[in-house]
Amino acid sequence: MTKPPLPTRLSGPAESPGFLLWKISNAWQRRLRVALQPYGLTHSQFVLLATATWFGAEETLTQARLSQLSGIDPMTTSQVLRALEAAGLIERIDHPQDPRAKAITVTKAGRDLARKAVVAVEDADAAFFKPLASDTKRLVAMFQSLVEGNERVDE
Amino acid sequence: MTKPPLPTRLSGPAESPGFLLWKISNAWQRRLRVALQPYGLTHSQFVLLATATWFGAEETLTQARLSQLSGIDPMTTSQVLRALEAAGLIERIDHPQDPRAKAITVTKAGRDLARKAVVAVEDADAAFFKPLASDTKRLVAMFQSLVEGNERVDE
DNA sequence: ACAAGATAATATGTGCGCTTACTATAAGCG
DNA sequence: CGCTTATAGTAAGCGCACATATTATCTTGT
Repeated sequence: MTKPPLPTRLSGPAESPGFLLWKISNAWQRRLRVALQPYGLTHSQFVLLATATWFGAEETLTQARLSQLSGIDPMTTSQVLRALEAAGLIERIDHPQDPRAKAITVTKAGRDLARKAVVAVEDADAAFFKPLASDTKRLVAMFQSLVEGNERVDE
Repeated sequence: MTKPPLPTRLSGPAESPGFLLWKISNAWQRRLRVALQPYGLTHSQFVLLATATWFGAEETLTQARLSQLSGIDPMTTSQVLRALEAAGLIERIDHPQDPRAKAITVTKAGRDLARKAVVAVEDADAAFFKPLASDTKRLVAMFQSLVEGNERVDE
């Protein structure tokens, strides 16, 4: 190593937390995709359906609110919710107070599917993080401080 | 809470490691995008350019090998490398031994750009993981065990 | 009451991860 | 030698994250 080809601080990508984060996130997405496949849901569809099911019990949801709750981009939220509507899992009716907005309600089929899918997702999640065993709590704490330390300006 | 709308084990998504992983990965991608913008590179372009620069000093690289080294999907690798070629950062010449393959070499412009970009990426990385301070080492160790515990069958 | 700014939803377009399918060629084996 | 299998690269297409821009409507300040 007389003259390294790149002025990097690390001896390779395997030690870069960002590179590892990217790989792990991809692996997790792959696993989730497989876990959700039997239910005909994509990850985003599941997140929005589950969020709508969970919070729909408490408040009248709009797409903007769902986007905020789920962390999914408003454009993607719009698109995915239309897919969920086409699948008969939710309904998008004109909002009674605000004609700009759509009121989102989960159908019975949507609720039933969400109940089944959430079990599969939590199983997949548990399997994915199993290598960490009891350290998972520590990881969650680290993740939470990363989320806080890297908030977007808005929201 | 007489009857929760979903049979979930957690009190909300904020405690799910998978959900947090997804959010953090998105936030990291956003930051990398901004960091690389001045260099006209996307994340995948940077990874492939840096990998090619790094390992190109040691061996004759093919697209398949680069895909393997970088962890980027072969299809995406093909596509991104053509973009890098169009930008004059790499060259894709027919492989001397194997006519199916392309031999990838980094141009001087590519090497120079990689050297500058890698600094920006490492700065962005450091800033992103700064909230963890010295715990970053611990996180890297956790990430490594997750990568090992969730390998794909192939590779 | 009215103008100015914020907000809800959507159109359009880019890039990427991934899948499936295809061509061409290499490598192994009887 | 010829057959099978594996491999390198590509085409086409889906879904999502994101950026930018548009339309319609709400909200706020004066």
